Amino acid sequence: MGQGQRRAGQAGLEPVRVPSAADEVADRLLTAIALGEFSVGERLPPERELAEQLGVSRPTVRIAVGRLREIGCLEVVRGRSGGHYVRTGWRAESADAVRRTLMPKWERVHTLQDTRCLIESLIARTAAERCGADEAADIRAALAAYESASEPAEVRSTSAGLHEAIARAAHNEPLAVYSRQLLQEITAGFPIEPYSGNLTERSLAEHRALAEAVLAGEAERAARIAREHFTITGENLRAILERSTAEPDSAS
Amino acid sequence: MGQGQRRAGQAGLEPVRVPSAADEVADRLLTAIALGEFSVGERLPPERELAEQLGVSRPTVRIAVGRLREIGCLEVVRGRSGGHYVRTGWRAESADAVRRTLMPKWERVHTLQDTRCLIESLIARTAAERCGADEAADIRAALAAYESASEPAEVRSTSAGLHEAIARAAHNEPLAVYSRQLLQEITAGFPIEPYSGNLTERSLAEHRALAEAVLAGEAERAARIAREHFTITGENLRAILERSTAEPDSAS
DNA sequence: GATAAAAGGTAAATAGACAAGACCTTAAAA
DNA sequence: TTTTAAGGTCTTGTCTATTTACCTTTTATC
Repeated sequence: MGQGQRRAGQAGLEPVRVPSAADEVADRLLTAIALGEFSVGERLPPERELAEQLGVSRPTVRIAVGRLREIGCLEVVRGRSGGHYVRTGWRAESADAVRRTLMPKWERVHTLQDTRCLIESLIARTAAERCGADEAADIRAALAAYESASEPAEVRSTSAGLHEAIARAAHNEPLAVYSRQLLQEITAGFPIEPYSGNLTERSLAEHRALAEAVLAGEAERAARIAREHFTITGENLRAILERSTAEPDSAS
Repeated sequence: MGQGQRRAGQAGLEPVRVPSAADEVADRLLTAIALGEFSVGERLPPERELAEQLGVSRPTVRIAVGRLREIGCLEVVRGRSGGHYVRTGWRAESADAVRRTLMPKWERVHTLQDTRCLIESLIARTAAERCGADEAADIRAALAAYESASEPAEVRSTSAGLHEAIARAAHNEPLAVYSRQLLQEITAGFPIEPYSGNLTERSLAEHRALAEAVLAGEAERAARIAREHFTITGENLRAILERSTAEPDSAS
């Protein structure tokens, strides 16, 4: 290939894609679940509340939750004190859905993992350079919460909390938003545990090292640690997905 | 502030915003103009062609170009060999539109400038680390094109081309996409020349230094140069916008 | 046990956005 | 003068989302 290379028509004008309201709502919910704002077994707000909070109508919310239910990450209970619950173990039952959902995106997931490494590294570096007293307190608190977490769901939630605290310390909201988007698109909101087995303690050490580097203002070190950490996280996630798509029935 | 701080309702669920097809088309066109794919004085493809290329209907295209015309960045000519032309000097005449369009986004433009510095720095660093032979050839060609450019529009276009070549060398498409989005949202597609007056030669030197650092594989240096370069570009853009919004009538 | 309340489930009517297509107007090229 | 290529306007149909109402299920609670 030589130079320039403007493909896609005469002037980079590819077809537009307009997301529907239901798409947007489904993405939001998946992101919230991925970030641990709704833990496993927890109940989502009632449809009517969700509709009001999200500024959409209830049928739209229903389309979105219906989609999540098809994927298998929500369970519905009727009657008083019913609602939509985040399912606990769902991988085995919905391997088909996973394959249908993720297979077309396989290449993209790879690329996005790389992007996430780069972005999180940048966030860590910038946070180390800009972290103030308030943010430092936030990071320490988030680290303490993470280290005292025991259940898998809690680990996931507090881990996300720590990364968000670091992102806040970078003092740049769009970067934090982009980071969240990447997490959501990579995991597609599936409540897969990136930290399983013997990786747990390694993750713990890395989280602490990352937080300390940021707090100490050591930008280079923070960037390097973040890069390694998210590389490993990404490879682990890929392995899990590979397993779940390769052997749908023999899995756990 | 203490810790955690999840605002916006009980669980980070803010109202969704669904962009319309016309919004999307207007953004695309603004981006294309901002990137110099349509130079000043050039004619856009006919509405019917745009509609086909973008996969939308003609009325939708008309809403989009109508908006750009209101802003003042397009001029319409009727009859045979008519069409929509990118306007050359428009700032003075449309200061009102600029103010209406940009004032609400003032804070956000600030933030996005910062984001752009960080992202472009990351792109330069990564490009320096990953640049292969093909990409190096692309960068050299783009640099040569930039250095031989004379007209302002050509400078702008080739500058964008150089930055895109560097982004390609980073081997991460989402980052390049994000970079383009930032450029588009910051400038809102206005054909403002970021490189005006005595900044031109400085920009030229910086572009060359950046390209050389990337080609030499010096990641740190490339990152530093990119950061400074985009900081200056951003400040210059801000100054121009401030002028154009502060003194709508006395401006040139 | 009866009842009220709180949740999901369903459905019809309305509004708005978009697409498709026909047709008119303008002005330059032939 | 005629043709032609462009923008300008209008109508109609379709799809999506909102609104609103009502039904069904279950569980607290009296």
